[in-house]
Amino acid sequence: MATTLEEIAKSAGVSRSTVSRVINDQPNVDQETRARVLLVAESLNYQPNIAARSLAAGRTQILGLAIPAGVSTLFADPYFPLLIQGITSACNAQDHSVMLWVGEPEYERRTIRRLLAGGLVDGVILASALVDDPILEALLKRGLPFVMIGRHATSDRTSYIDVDNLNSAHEMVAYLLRAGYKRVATITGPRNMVAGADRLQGYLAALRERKIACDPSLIVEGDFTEEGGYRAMQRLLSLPTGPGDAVFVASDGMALGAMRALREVGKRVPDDIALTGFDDLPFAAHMDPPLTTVRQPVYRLGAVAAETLIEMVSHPGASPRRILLPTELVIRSSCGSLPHR
Amino acid sequence: MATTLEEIAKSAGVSRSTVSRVINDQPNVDQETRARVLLVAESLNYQPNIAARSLAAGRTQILGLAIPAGVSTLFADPYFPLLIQGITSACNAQDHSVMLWVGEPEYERRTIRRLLAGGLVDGVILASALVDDPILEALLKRGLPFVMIGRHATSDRTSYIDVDNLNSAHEMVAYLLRAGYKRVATITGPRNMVAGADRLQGYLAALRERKIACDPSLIVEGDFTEEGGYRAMQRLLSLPTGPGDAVFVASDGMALGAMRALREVGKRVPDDIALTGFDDLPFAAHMDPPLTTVRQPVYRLGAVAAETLIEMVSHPGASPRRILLPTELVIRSSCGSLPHR
DNA sequence: TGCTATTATGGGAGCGGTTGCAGAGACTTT
DNA sequence: AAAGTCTCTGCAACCGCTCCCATAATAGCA
Repeated sequence: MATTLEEIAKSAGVSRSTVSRVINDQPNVDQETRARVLLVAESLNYQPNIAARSLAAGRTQILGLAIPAGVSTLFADPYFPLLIQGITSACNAQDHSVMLWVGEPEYERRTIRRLLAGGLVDGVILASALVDDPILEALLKRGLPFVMIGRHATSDRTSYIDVDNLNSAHEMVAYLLRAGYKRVATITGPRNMVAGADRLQGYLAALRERKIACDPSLIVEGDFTEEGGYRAMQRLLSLPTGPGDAVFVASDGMALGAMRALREVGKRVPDDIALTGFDDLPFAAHMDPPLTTVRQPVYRLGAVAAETLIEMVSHPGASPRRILLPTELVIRSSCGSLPHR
Repeated sequence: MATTLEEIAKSAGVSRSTVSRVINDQPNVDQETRARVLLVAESLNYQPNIAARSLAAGRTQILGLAIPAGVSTLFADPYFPLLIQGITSACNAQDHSVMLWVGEPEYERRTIRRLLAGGLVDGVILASALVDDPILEALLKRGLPFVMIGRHATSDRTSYIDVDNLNSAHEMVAYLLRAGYKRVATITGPRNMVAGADRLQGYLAALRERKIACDPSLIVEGDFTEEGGYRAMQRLLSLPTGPGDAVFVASDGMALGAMRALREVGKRVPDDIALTGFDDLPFAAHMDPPLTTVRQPVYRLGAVAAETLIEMVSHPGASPRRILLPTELVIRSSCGSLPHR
């Protein structure tokens, strides 16, 4: 079943080298010869042996997708499935394959070594790596091309693809202000996470733009969990000056918790207070009321990451790529369906 | 960086063959020699080149994971993420890697070819393949070992891992009957899906066990969607004899729809009618009231599939494996927290 | 003690590709 | 017409590993 170059060569009456040139679309092959070889290859259902090619050429057409340990809990939302679809789709389109590696603490070191040293992959896509992830260091040292999903603030040698958290948050808050809300609070993500910090910056930028003084008590730090959102909203509610008339919550998960806190004290959304989220998880549309939020192009994030990485592999030594993808405001009724004022 | 066998051989003062034996844990190597080689290998941070090994030995230690097109919508629940985790975890433990292939219509044929002919993978895990999936045929013809996730009714040459749908349904319904419910209806999955048919069989078996005559009007076919569950429950409600006092719904998604239908007509769960689901999706615990359901060992499903496949690869020619994993009844308040009668 | 197992090791031929190099024609150039 | 280019092709040397086979050393046995 497994046809080899040699067989095709014999069958087409040429040398192995020539067949190889044809298969790899290299120049200096006679048109007629090329056609003949292609015909034979097709009829014999030829498929290059990846191991052999990899050994000889040093590249495998395989990208590694590393999802480090600990984020597995995030699997509860369809982020990773969508990301994976985007990645595999882009890889398929360019004749590449995807090697999956879901990190586990105990095997981490071992797997990293296998991944890097084995020469199995041409490059690595790092999905939500932690800032101090040891794999990052290893990748850099090894000189293996890689892109991160999620902006990485500390290293200037890394390439990344991310959504434009700052501008997205900016737009969302600007929308609230345009709609007439006066005192807009925010429940942030962890400050030490880039996404959390960027979204806060966007919030601040929107206030600045309208020359609104920032009231620090209206900024409460959350942790991207439902429970964290719940507690943060309680803190806002306990403010002597009140929670304001709108809250920009930096994730849908936290918005869920915030909504619960509001319901408990009998506040209605959006009549008493408006609420907006970030992520557009599936449940956002089914909340009561449906949540205004920011939709991330997760599928595209994956696709662009793969395309970028393939690009990087074929042009080694180029400077790091940094790509920010735009998001989409999804206006639902949690912030009032009409301008407020 | 990339150490080779040869280098280790030189460094340890032995031949390449001997080093290879040591690395692969083969017999006929002197204890002392073995120790010395291992030491050198360790200190040189040796990692075998997978491509070379694969080329020479004909196996790659890579398993393919195929998730055919169309099921991507199912990505909305954490089934696949969990499955993937189980698979990768088992593979890691046995020094295997996972090649991911998420099917897309247009690339399907091409990818199948690459997958099968490239010699890239030792075997394939087929996640929820359709009964007539062309890849199934291709795998059989090629003689490549594979296991399916989900029982396959038609072919006797295929290996599969599945949850024991029949017995799980049986247990669930038996539980309802023991709790004192008299007229237990069921909303089934599509009859032409194995899981749907098996769960119905389990329902029937439980009735038979208690010598309860089966009332065909209490069996309504759904389609595993929320909307399908909603409509099925409406049909039950419109029955002249009433919907019975409990409903075994064959999936949590449909149970969600059924609950909606009940709420619309003002029926209370479990006081007016009890409801049970199947799958234990995350939202089941947060429904109002929390849903009694059947928890599937999805992670284990993946792990066992990988382990079985690795087993099969190393013992070619053995007969197909069929494994059914037990489930767990998760009793919540949707069927009454105490026996009913 | 001689002769056959057994164990430990090295040699070398692949596995199926890629690629540098050389050579054969055909085609320009002066 | 001789020399220089260019295009097309084949040869052969790898890539790093596995595994069969030969050989040497040691052990087992009559």
